[in-house]
Amino acid sequence: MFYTVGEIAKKLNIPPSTLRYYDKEGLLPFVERSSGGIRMFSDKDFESLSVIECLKKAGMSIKDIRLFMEWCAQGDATISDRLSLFRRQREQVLSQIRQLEETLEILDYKEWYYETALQAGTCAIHENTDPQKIPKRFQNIQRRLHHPPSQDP
Amino acid sequence: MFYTVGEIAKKLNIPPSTLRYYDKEGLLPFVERSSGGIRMFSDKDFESLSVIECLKKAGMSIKDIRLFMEWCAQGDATISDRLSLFRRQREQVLSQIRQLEETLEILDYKEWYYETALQAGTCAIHENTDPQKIPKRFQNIQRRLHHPPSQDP
DNA sequence: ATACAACTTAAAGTCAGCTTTAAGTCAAGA
DNA sequence: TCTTGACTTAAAGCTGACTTTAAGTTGTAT
Repeated sequence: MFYTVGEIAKKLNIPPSTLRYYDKEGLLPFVERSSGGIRMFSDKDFESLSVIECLKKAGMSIKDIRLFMEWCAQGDATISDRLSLFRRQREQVLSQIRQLEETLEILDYKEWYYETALQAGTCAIHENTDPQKIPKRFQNIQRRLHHPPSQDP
Repeated sequence: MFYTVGEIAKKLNIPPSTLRYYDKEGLLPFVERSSGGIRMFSDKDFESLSVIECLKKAGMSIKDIRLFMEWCAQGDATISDRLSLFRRQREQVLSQIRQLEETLEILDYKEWYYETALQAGTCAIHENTDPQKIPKRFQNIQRRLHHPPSQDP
C-alpha cells in the first residue's frame, strides 16, 4: 500500500510542504517514486518518519538528522554510531527536562508572588518582607532571583 | 552600585549585543542612562533580568515578554494579568516536560534496539521478531512507532 | 479526450532571534 | 589634553526551519 505526499501528510498531521522540504534536505532517502516522479510512501516509512519526529522533538537539527539517516542507509557498519547518537540524545533530553523543572520552580514562586499580591491589592506587600514569612519551598528561589550566581573569582 | 552593559553581560554570561537587542525590543524599560547616554544597570535589575531569562526558558517569545514588562511598568492594575500569565506558562512548561518524557521513552527503546543489534552484529536481529521477546516496557512504543495514531474517522 | 485536483521543482519569501558592521561618542588613566 | 577601550545607534547580515510562489506534469474521473 502506497501513499502520496498529501495522504501521508494528512496521516502525520503535518504540511506536505514540510515533507518535501525534508526530502530535499536528505532526510527521506527511503521514499520511492512512481515512473512519473510522484513520491510513494509505504507503510514501513511510518516508522522512519516517527523516528525523525522523535529526533526533532529531542532538539536535533535537520543536518544532524540527515547524518543519522545516512548512517541508516549505510547498514550494519554504523550501528555503534547510531547507538551513541541515541545515548547522547537521551542525555540531552534529560538535561532539557532538568532545565524545565528548574524553570517550573521559578514559575511556581512567581505564581505565589502574584497570588499574594492580588489578595493584598498591591505588589508592595513583597517589599521589605521578613524572609521567614516566605514559604520554605520558595526561599532558595527568591534568594537566587535576587543574587544570581556570580561569574567572577 | 551600577554596571555598564558589558559588566552585567559578563555577570549573566550573555553577549552585550543580546542585552542591547532586548533593550531595543522594549524588554528593559527599567534601565537608567547616564547623562552621556550610557546604560546603567543596578543590582535590582538582576531580578528583572532573571525573570526574563526564566520566561525565555519557558518558551515565551520576545514579543510576549515585552508585553509582560509593560504590565510590570503599569503597576498594580495588572497584577491579575501577570498572575494568569504565570499560570499559563506553568501549564505550558508542564506539557513541554510531558512531551520530553514521551520522547525519552522512544530514545530508551532505540537505545535498547541498537544495543541488541550491536551485540548481534546486525539490525536484522529485529526483523520478524516475536513481540513477546521485546522487553515489556518497550512493547507499546514499538507498536506505536509501527502504527502511528491514525488521523481519519 | 479532457478536465482538474494533486503532484513536481527551483527559487524566493518569511520569521524569530540574534550578531555584525560602521560611524561615531563617552569617560577614565597617563 | 590625548589616547584608548568600551560605550552608542541604525542598519544590514545571518541561521534554521520552514512556507509560498510560479510554472509545469501526472494521473484519475467523467
